[in-house]
Amino acid sequence: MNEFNKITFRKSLIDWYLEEKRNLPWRETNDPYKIWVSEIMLQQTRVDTVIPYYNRFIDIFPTMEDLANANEEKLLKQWEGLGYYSRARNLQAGVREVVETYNSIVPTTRNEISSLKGVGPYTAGAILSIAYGKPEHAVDGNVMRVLSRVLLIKEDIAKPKTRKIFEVAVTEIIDSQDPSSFNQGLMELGAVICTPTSPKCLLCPVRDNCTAYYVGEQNNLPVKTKNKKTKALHYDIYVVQNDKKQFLMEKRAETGLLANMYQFPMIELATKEADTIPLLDIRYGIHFTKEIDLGPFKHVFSHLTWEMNCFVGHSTEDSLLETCKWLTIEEIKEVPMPVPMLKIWQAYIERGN
DNA sequence: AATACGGGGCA
DNA sequence: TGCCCAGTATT
Repeated sequence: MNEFNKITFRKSLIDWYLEEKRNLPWRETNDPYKIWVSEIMLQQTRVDTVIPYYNRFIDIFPTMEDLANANEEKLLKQWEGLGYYSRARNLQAGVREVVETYNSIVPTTRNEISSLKGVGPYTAGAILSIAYGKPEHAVDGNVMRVLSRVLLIKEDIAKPKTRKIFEVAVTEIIDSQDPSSFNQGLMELGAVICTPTSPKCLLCPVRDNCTAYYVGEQNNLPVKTKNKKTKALHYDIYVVQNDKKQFLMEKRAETGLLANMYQFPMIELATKEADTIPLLDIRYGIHFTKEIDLGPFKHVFSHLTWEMNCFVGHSTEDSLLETCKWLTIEEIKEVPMPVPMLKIWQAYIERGN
């Protein structure tokens, strides 16, 4: 009978981690601020995607004071393309709180650090264990996958309350001597060995402690219910130029999807056949003359899809909307835009005037 | 408990 | 296509 042994599990996991861990930029520091930045960026985002963003971010905002004093547009520009932009705003709010009320020292208790904007149960445990060496659980998707197999936990990991089961489990088995390597070892194992599909069990350092492997259930775990389909929204998008070689751009609302990011004027299609050019007049105060059809664009978000038709043309009138600006090509490079708008802008630039 | 919130990579 | 990713805030 195979029986889980936390003593040998810890040793196998940590020895493997210390030997095989990838060299990642945030593993070269103990600065709680830099660990914090990395953990926020890594939320729902792959390591390879984060690396260049992290390096650039630390280069531009090397200290909490630098980030606290940054203006939001510059901050969002650094986050451009990374997604979940409220992470950036919440990070700055949290950092400002630490600068102002914690004397620029990242708190060392779960209660205090969890009160910071954008710091949930996972991030709190990650910072406490990695930066401060505290034996705190840090349960993310990797940890739930790995432990669901190792401990044969069949609870649905899509359900919120299931995370608590894994937090209790980690609290029970965590290595109090090196909680940083233990937590990061679990995540590293999930990332490179104990993968969602085709786990590499023959290379796994904790195979002897894996109950799922012992009973041949590793490919059936974790149990996770599926989420529902995304719905599609249709838009007409307009790249509008005036006679001063400026382009009309609009700042999105300060809450909701892509908050405070910049976009070209866009009008949702209620019915597919409708011509939205007259609406440009009403909603944006411009008289648009269509010249080029840039074609269809499609962009898939996690919960919805944008299907867009994009047109280029001129307007002779100035927009009066508070949320709109006429920007030159050089100025457009400075404002934060979501990827669908970047794709449209790139297509326009590559097409040439 | 469910939903909103980006974007990219991979089978 | 659909799933997954070092999740959190809001309702």
